Amino acid sequence: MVGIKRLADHLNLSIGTVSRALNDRPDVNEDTRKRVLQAAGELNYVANQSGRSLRSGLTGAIGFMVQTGPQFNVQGDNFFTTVFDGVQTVLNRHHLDLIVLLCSASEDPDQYLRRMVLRRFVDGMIISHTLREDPRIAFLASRRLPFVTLGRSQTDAGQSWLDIDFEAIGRRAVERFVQRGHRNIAVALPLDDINLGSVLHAAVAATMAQNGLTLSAANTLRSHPGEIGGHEVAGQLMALSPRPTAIVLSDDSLAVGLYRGLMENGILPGRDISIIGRDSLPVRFLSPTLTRFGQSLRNLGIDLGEALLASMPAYERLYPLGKVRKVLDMQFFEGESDALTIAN
Amino acid sequence: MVGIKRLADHLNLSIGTVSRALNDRPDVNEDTRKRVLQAAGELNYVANQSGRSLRSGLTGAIGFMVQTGPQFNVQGDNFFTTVFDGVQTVLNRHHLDLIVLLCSASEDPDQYLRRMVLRRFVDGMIISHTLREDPRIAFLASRRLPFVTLGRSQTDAGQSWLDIDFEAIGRRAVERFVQRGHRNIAVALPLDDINLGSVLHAAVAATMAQNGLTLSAANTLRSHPGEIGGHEVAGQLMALSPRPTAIVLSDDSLAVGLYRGLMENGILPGRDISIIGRDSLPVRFLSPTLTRFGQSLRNLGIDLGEALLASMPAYERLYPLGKVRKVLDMQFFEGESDALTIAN
DNA sequence: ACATATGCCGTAAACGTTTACGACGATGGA
DNA sequence: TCCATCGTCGTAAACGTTTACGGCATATGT
Repeated sequence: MVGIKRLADHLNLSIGTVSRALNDRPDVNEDTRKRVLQAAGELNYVANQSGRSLRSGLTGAIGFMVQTGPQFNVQGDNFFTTVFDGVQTVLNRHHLDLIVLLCSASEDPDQYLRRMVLRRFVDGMIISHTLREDPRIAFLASRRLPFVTLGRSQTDAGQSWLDIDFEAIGRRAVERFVQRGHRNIAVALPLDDINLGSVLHAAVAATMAQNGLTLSAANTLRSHPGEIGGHEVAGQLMALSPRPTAIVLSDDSLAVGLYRGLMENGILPGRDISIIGRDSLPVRFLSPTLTRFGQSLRNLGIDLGEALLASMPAYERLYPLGKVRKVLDMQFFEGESDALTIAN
Repeated sequence: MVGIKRLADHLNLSIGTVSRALNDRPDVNEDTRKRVLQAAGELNYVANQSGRSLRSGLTGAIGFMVQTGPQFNVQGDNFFTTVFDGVQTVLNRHHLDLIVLLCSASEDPDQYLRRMVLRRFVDGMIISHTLREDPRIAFLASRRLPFVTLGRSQTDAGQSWLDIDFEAIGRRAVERFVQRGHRNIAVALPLDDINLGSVLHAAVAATMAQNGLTLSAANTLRSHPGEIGGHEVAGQLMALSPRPTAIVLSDDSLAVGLYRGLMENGILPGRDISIIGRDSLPVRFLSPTLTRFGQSLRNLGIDLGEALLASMPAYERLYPLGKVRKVLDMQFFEGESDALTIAN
């Protein structure tokens, strides 16, 4: 194993000089720096992270916490992998690496985060699946670990957040439904207390109210995520009487199961019911095509990365963004699933 | 920040004793051990990982390398998240944590792996997307880092591997097709040199040969993964004349796009063409339902975790499995997509 | 010529653990 | 009583870095 000592011996230099050369410190001759870098390359020297972390207190890694397990394979991989990719392009500019921290469904997310943070695995964190009241936020703030949340929260510790514009989704979807004559509108929400659920719910209810309609409790559907959840939603819709003529989905991953469930009952999306979803990429080719709102997930990742760097002392000069609190611009993709028009 | 020193002062003990107490070493009084554990709990002491790693050479983390980026959001998240969950349940038994290492599409996987390993982030690795000739295998072996691959490879360094039984999938799918009268059979494979592609290809070709058929180059389709890839496959199928009457897919994520592409051309799966896929969970509710092979992804994760532990010196006694080389049992799920029967 | 500044480098301490080793008192056997 | 053993604990070195500090030339200013 080649450490800095071996490298220094090989160069007839002290380890101090070698370290300075490798870390782009000022007081080292430009020629020796070149020599050092070349030798490091030849000998395949890579600084031991433990030694470096111990001394500097930094690990060079940023954690992105997500939850695994059956009830969480939410948005499909594609959602997260694309976001990750965006985060990484930002972090790589500064020799930081993104590592994904998986909290299994059987473990308490708060405990898990605690462990990871106290262990000093990462210099900063991005957390997702943000709850309306989320203890993780207070904890991270108390530890003064730089962090950003994907999804806002009512727990406010002055953190930066990025969020999908569920307010706009709810409002615009309902406006579109109303314009086409719908009066019996439903919304499909997640089961747990994730913040996006309440935002979407509030937006749908408010926009309906502005149009003289009320969102009933019966039309506020809750389900697991994913295909199975979509199938549940179909069942709930069929049980309603009168059946809603339009529904907005908190997530596209519901669509496949919803389609199937409806079709099993002879209900064709776009003909017998209008559906508007939210893009998470995997259902672009459904038939009939899904009308949906979407956003650039890669840009979301980039924004997350930059917001995080902005909150890290070492980088805040480079990213003078201050506190980032931003909802992403939504794009609208018109498909066939909301073609149904209600005559008055 | 409370370190072992503060903890020791608080207990009027030396740091040596405290460390031994925390690590279940023999020579420490049982009463003092209790005192130490309790105080550690009260003061929220968690050992600094850098210090511990520096001394012991171990990090307590296992890496699972996956590739991100548009061309890799392969099997849908659900594939990996479920596997991860299985791995984690095994690792957690021994206070090991799984961290996911994301190689972005813009970075060379070999370089990335190199960096992560030399940095000493992890005590062991699981790598996926195994190529037919994979330099990562030789590298990991040369560094003597315990590792397991998901997917076998022709590069053999004596490593353990787990794999999905693509041989069985190819064979059984073709046998089923042949039994139903199909003679013009196609296969959809990934673009790159991933090992599963060649295994599936070989199995399909061999089984066809056994039945007096030949798999032509034209019927060996290659596409990107995911929905978009499925749409590509549909286009390729439509361009063939005579059009194949049956196709086996290397991955289910192709199905949605394939369905759409075929339907756009008036071809209905199950009526005009037979399709057999491979389960990666996200398309259970497609319509018509997809006939497919599947396996327990969670068990796959558990097997991976145990195989890895078996190759780590510290755990090989507990998991005396030796070299694991195992293909998983496949289950068959009959759907509607392969209902087409060809009269002779 | 002298003092001061500058460029470059080596020295050594420090980061928080783990662990080999030795010290100490108590216990037991002779 | 003396020696050996055992149980328990403290001491200190080591892991591989980074960095404050000081040292030594050489360059610069008077």
